[in-house]
Amino acid sequence: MDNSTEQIRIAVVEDISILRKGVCRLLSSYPGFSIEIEAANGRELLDALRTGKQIDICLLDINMPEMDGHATIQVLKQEWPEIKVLVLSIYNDDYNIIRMLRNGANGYILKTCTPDELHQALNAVHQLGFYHSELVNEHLLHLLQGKHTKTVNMLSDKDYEFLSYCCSELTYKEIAEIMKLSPRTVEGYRDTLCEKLGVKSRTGLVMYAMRIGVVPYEN
Amino acid sequence: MDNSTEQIRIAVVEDISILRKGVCRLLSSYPGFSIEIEAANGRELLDALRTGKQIDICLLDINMPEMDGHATIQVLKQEWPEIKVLVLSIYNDDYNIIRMLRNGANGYILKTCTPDELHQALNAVHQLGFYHSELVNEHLLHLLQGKHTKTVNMLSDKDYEFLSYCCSELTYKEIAEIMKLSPRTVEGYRDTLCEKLGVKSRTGLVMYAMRIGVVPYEN
DNA sequence: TAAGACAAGCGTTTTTTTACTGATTTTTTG
DNA sequence: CAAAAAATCAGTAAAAAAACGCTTGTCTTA
Repeated sequence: MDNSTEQIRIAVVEDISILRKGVCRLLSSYPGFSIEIEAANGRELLDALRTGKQIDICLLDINMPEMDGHATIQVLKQEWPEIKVLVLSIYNDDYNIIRMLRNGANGYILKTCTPDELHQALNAVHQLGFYHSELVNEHLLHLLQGKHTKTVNMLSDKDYEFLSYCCSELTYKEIAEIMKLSPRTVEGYRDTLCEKLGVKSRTGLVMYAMRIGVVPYEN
Repeated sequence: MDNSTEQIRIAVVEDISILRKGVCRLLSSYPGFSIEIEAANGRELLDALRTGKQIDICLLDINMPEMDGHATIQVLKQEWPEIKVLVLSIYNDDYNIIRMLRNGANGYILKTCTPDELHQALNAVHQLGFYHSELVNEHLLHLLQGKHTKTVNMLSDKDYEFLSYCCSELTYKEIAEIMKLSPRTVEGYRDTLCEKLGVKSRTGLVMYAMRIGVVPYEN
């Protein structure tokens, strides 16, 4: 085994090019890492992998145009299960973190972390196969508690579908038509969602949804 | 004059440390730039300037904890009017762009720009005193058109105050009490705001407000 | 198997929001 | 100063949202 095979081969998937370039430069400055793929979204990553490029770890953003992180990790874990995924996102909520872990993410860190933490996380993912920060533990605790206390239950697919419709100027009646349900039923969704999320009104639902990125907040 | 004084001295003010470090490394790789100050918010920048650090250009983010970009540029242009300010933000809307230009920003670019664009913008700001991209022109056009057509008017301070209260679970009656106005009056604000912003409901107002950063979307 | 927990679906009633029309006062501007 | 524009407040009616409760079917589990 020569030196080049000992390098940790990285793909950086991030739409904000200035941040992507910055991360690449940062990682290049640490010995032992080589940037093999730079992609602005999931599609570009998959294209590169299909041309035969090989990587050990994929550093993956969530909010991206065209193909976001959630869609990307599913294809990635299906077709290239040996590739480790470290999620790097600004989202700090149960939904995104647990959904990513369920889809096989090997670690999850926030963009507010320091360069050193990113470095450590990448090393941990490569050597141990995972990186579990305090952050992740906290949200996993919510999930486990939720099973018994029902206060912080995981939201269902229908919950998210409904939540995304809430982020529009549709009335509940119109949402019901789209979802092929009675207006009363979607209002029931609203009630249980409000209880789960600890909010009291549609305004609260919209703010929650935008914070976790159910709808993009970039124009 | 020796070489060191010909260097363009930069302050990078950005809360996401990984992006801040990335930008610093990026700029360091271009000849002629030297990073004099690295700050996570406006307060840290002002502290550094007060210790006597000197800079030519401040690269300024808007959304930051403690002291944001809008508050920072006002102090900056008051106490150090010779320092040029180039805003680097993800916000792409009339409100943030025009407010920054009114407060004396010498340029405004988006975080989605390429490293080359950032480089060009910094050079333009240093040599010409300003950087006017297509982006800025477009929003300035809105402002000028607004004077005659009233469709895209600048929002008033009260509009923004009201908009921030909309991003809560207060009813209009409760908002009226806080603002010491009649409920009818705040409902009038809502009506004119909805018309100005091209939305039809409080949900639309909330989404607009969150997109332009009237309320922070980080947790 | 019966009891309990729970979720989906739906109905009624009350409160809030929105739409429409218009009056009065204050501010701006030519 | 006079006209125009903007800000404030009001009444009414209709639509939407929110609060409360009820049935039904599924699932566990004692």
